Amino acid sequence: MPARSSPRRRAKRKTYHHGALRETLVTTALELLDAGGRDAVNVREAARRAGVSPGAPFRHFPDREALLAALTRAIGEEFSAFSQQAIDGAGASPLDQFRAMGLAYIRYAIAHPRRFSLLHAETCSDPDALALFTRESETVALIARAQRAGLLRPGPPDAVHLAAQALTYGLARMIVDGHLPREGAEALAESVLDVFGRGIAAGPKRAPL
Amino acid sequence: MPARSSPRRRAKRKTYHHGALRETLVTTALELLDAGGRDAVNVREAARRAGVSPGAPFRHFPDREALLAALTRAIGEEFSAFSQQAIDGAGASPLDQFRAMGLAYIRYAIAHPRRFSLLHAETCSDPDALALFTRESETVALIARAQRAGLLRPGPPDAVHLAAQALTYGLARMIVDGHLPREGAEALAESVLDVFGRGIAAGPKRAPL
DNA sequence: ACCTGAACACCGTTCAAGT
DNA sequence: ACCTGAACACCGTTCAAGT
Repeated sequence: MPARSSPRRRAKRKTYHHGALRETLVTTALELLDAGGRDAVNVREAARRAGVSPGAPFRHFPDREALLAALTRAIGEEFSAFSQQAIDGAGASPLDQFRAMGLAYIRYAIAHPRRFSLLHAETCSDPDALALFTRESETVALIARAQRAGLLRPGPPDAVHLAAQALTYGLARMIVDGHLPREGAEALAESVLDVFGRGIAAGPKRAPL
Repeated sequence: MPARSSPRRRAKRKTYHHGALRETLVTTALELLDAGGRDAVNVREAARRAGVSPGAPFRHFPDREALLAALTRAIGEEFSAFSQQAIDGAGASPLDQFRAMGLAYIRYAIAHPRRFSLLHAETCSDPDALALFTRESETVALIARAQRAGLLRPGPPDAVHLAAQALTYGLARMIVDGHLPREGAEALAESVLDVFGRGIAAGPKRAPL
């Protein structure tokens, strides 16, 4: 980004062309989302912050829904990169990778609750964003590998996947929705993931809960 | 409700007093919610359907948020009665009751996805509605009884409760948010609950997943 | 090709005035 | 005590006109 003279925002432009309005609107929408949730993502305000007239955004998005969809997609990509990083840093054991993915899910929800919310609320209308988010094929592959390695009990990988994802999703949602005390939520989540892990893990003896 | 002459809605009233406006507004808000989700719950439209002027609702609710909170509370009570019924009909075994509660959760989410959504999104701002919804004390008691009866492995009941609730909540949410195919969702949910149940159940041998 | 700015319909909310 | 109806500020969206 090139350096500019002091007042970054609302500086009167000399041209009628913004240059990267679409991008800027998505960035601004993200600010509004983080500050006030989905309801606060407001086309007029986004235009104002971009230093542009109220009608301008509609040249790039047919309506507010479309702006929200673009925002959702950006967030989906961000999350995807974040969780990929967690998996890469988790070592070779599929069980560890599995756990790392669940934790990444929950950490993201704690760090960016409104993004997490939007991602899921809006996801029906943007299947691509959903695919980025659930990472279904990766997870099922992880489970199958863990089973072959004798780390998990045998059984249909997609059922295990669904159970694991529901558990993780539920935990994350509970944190986002305020059902869980905010502090210590991550530690709590870890222990719940472990309860589940011990439940599906193979092994000669059952540890107590 | 007393019988009335034919045109139920928008009939011109002869008095300036509605009589039960508050109640009517909540009922109407529920219709709007079911038809179009949270965004469609609209004070002016509710007033219109109640046959009342745009300002009238504000004599009963300080603002739109308050109307939504009242709606949330009504839904919380409805759900509470629904799940109580499921538990009562489940027989004496705590494990069966436990399972019945989870299923009730999911059935409600399938039958009334927008109510379910609102209940959880709005729940932070109305702790009483939340208490009606999570039924925490009942569930923890159920788990403790199941452990005493030798049906569940020993362990802290509140951790098991949290895991179970997260799983159930996650499943319900996935259905509501459209992550799961709508048809067959209930059967799918049942099998996931069973996977979890076998994971935490006590028993001499482990069944395969 | 991209943006302006006035316009329209609609919403949340307020408030003096009615009954 | 409860409701009316006009008013205000604000939003999504459109569109002829500007550059």
